[in-house]
Order: sequence, then C-alpha cells, then structure tokens
Amino acid sequence: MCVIKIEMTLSEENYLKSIFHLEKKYVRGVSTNALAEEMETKASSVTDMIKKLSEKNLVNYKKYQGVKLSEKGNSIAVQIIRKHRLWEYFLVEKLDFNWDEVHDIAEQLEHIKSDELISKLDKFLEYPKRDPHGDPIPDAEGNFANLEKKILAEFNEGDQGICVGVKDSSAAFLQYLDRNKIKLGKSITILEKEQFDGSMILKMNNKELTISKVAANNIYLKPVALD
Amino acid sequence: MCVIKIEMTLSEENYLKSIFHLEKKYVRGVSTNALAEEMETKASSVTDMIKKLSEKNLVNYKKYQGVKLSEKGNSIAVQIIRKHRLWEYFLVEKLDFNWDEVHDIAEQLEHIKSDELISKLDKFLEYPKRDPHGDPIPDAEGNFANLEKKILAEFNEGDQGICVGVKDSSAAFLQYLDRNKIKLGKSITILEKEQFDGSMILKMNNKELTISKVAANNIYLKPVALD
DNA sequence: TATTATTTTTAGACAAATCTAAAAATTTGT
DNA sequence: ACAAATTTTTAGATTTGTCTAAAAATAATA
Repeated sequence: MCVIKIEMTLSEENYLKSIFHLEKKYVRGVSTNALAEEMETKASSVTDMIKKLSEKNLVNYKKYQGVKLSEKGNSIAVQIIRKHRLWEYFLVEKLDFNWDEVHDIAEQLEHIKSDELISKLDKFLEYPKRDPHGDPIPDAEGNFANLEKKILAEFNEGDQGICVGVKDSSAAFLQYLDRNKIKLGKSITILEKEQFDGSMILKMNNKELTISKVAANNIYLKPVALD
Repeated sequence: MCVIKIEMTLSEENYLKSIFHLEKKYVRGVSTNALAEEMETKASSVTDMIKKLSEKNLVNYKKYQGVKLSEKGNSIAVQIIRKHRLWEYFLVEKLDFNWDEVHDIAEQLEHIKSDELISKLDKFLEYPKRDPHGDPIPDAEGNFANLEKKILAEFNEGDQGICVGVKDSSAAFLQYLDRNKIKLGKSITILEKEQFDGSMILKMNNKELTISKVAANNIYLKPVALD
C-alpha cells in the first residue's frame, strides 16, 4: 500500500475535485474552459494550475488536449469527496441542518487534514453509505457502493420507484423538493407522462403531484419491480 | 448589536489569536519579537501583518510600542477560541480522541466559517463550559465562565483540591499526566512539599504519587475547603 | 481549403504573506 | 549620558494563485 502523503493546497484540492466531477461528462479529457467555468476562474489560471498538477503527476496533460486525473490524482479526489460527503451526513444527521444548507460548510470541512479524524468520524456516524442527497460515500479504500438508480424522467407510465438521490443539489432545487414533500426513501408511481412537455403526474404519499421535465431530470429513483 | 462581518484570512485570524494569548503575559502591549516567536515567523513579517490589522482597526498599534487588540479584534479572537475549544470538546467526547491528540485538528477546524455551524455544534454538545484541558469555552456572546483555580505548586501540605485544568497542553505533558492517571475531576491531597526542589508528594486514587515542581506548575486545582 | 471563430496558452502584472539584509529607534550598561 | 546591544521597522525580493491582453493552436464554416 502506497501511503506517500502529498502536500496539497486548498486550490489544488479543489481543482482535482472539479476535474473528477467533470470527467463524467468529458470522458476524453476535461477542457480548460469547462474547468474554468466550474472553478469560476479564467482559462489562463486553469492552464497554470494544470501545469502544476501535471508536474506533481496528479493529472495527465498535453497542451491543447484537456486533462485527465492520474491514478494518484483520482485517489486524492475520491478522498476529498469522501470527506465532503461524510461531513454533509454529519451536518444533517447530527447537527440538524437541512439538506439544502450543508454544501458550503462541507466545502470548507473537506479540506481539514487528518486521516484519523475522518476514520473516527466515519465510525461515529456508523459508516454511512450515502450522503443527504443520496450520493454514495466512498469507503477508506476509495470504493463507491453503487446503488441501482435511474433518472425519473426516463421512467414510463405505470412504473414505480423509490427516490434515492438528486442530480442537482442546489439549494433552490432542494427547497423545491421540500415544498413538494419529496424526500429520499419516498415511493413514487408514475401515473401519467405528458408527451408535449415531458411533465409527469406522480403518485406519492397517496396524493397526486405534477412535476416538470426539468425537475424529473434531476431526481433519481431506484426502480421497483412490479408483479 | 454589531453584526458587521469582516473578511479574515487564515493568517490574520491566527495573529489575532496569538495576540489574545500573549496579552495575558504582555499586558502593556505584545512585542513584535514575542509575536514572531509565537507565530514561528520573522519580526519583519509580524510588522507587516500588524500594519494590516491596524488598518482594519483590529489592533491598536504605534511604531515600536507593541500591539493590543481593539475591542473588535478581541471579540473576533474570542470567537476563534470558542470554535477551537468547542471542536476540541467534540473530538474528545464524540469522536473518542485522547486529549493530547486534538490540538492540531482543532487548529484547522477553528477557521471554518459559519456561525450557524458553531451554534448548532454547541447545541449538539449540550453547551459545554470547558474544553478537554479544562479551559473555559466562551459563550456566543464571548463571555467566559470562570472557575476558581490555582496552580498546584502554590498549594501547601495538607491542602486538597480537584484537578480542573492544565496550563501546558502539550502532548508530552498530557501523556505524562495519562501515565500517572492524573485526569480532570480527580481529587488530590498534598501530603508533602519538598523545600529543596519544590517537588510534591500527592495522594490521589488512594495512592501516593510524587511529581516535580515543573509538573506542579502546570496543573490547576480547584481548592476544596477542609473542615 | 482558406478564412473565421473559438479555444488554449503565453507573457507580464498584481496582491498576499512571507523572507533576508540593512537601517532606524529604543533600551541597557557602565 | 553616551556607546553598545537589542528590538523594530523598512526596502526589496520571492512564492502562490490569480488576472488581462495578446499570441498561438485548433476547430468550424463557407
């Protein structure tokens, strides 16, 4: 097991995390501009930082060809995400924050440096598998437990599922879900799917609820097999 | 109530905290050199930073005359200390850290910016009054509850007290206390005080224990009135 | 395939926090 | 009280992460 500790600045950690998230969209390399937008900075700053990360062998980079995380970079990014999600779980489950309030605080807490802290926090929280938004919390080795889930908008009339996550974790969307009593764990049945605009009429809590396609595109359900 | 939020860098916060602690020793103004030593930096760097803090009206400073915290600077320092001590309490009481392991982690956690976080943490911990080393945790308004306490070395033969704090919180000293089973809350009776070197023979846990003057100078007892 | 348009990189500058070396002010000792 | 020692400040340089503006490379389009 390789336990070489690398000195990482806050900014470097944030870049690795952003690259990690963008790699899902940009499989063949994350572009400078995409990263600049994600980091809310300028492309020139991104180029500079990428060179630095490349010299540390945390990313693979060739001029004009975007970046990918190296194995080392990936595992550091995963550990940051682990910390972020564990802290989010702590904030909601122990400190009684709402799920729309925890992102910015976890964004700070994720940079606290202490392996012992995270391992003890994990134990204290009894090894949670998902954060308050349904995203998987990787274990100490960096393994994600992956739960079967599908975007609600892809379900058809008559289908049923359990709400297990959200794609958009913005406060605005989470508050919209709160107002409509949509929570993780809720059972949802698709009653109607409007061809015209993709909106859906759902049954949840024994009530009917109409949601737009935009909303349906940001909710994950675990399909329930019907007999 | 003045609720103006001031943007503070990590370094600025650490300077305020150090000045706060040094003000106990240097009542008539903290010298540049003392601060440089505390901050493990050079006097020239201290001068630069002090000018910056002075422009923000967080310290009162006149060339060659040391610094004192302004009212605003003091209240910021107290809030940082509040955060530090609450986090230390959390680490020991909830995450099961030993009292000699928490300082460096709390040193990082104290800079997390969120009033809501601290108020909810305080509630979760049920408003603790003392950190794991016996130091008082100021409340949200910055008030310290002060407990009667005296340095063990100043007690005399026959005196009795309850261990309520330590002056030196270094890991080395705390581990020494652990090895000798000295904990906060323990009842201690002074059996003998050696004139020659100031060492003391104590009775604790119904056993006798000899400690040096150096150790006795770093333990606080709350005196117990004897009848 | 030229010619635009876009993306990315380079070059040079800036602010924050630090450093070294030297100058200025203060304190100490005789 | 004045020279020596100490402390403190200034001046100028460095590093990190950022910026703007311009140049270079790539992609898109007619």
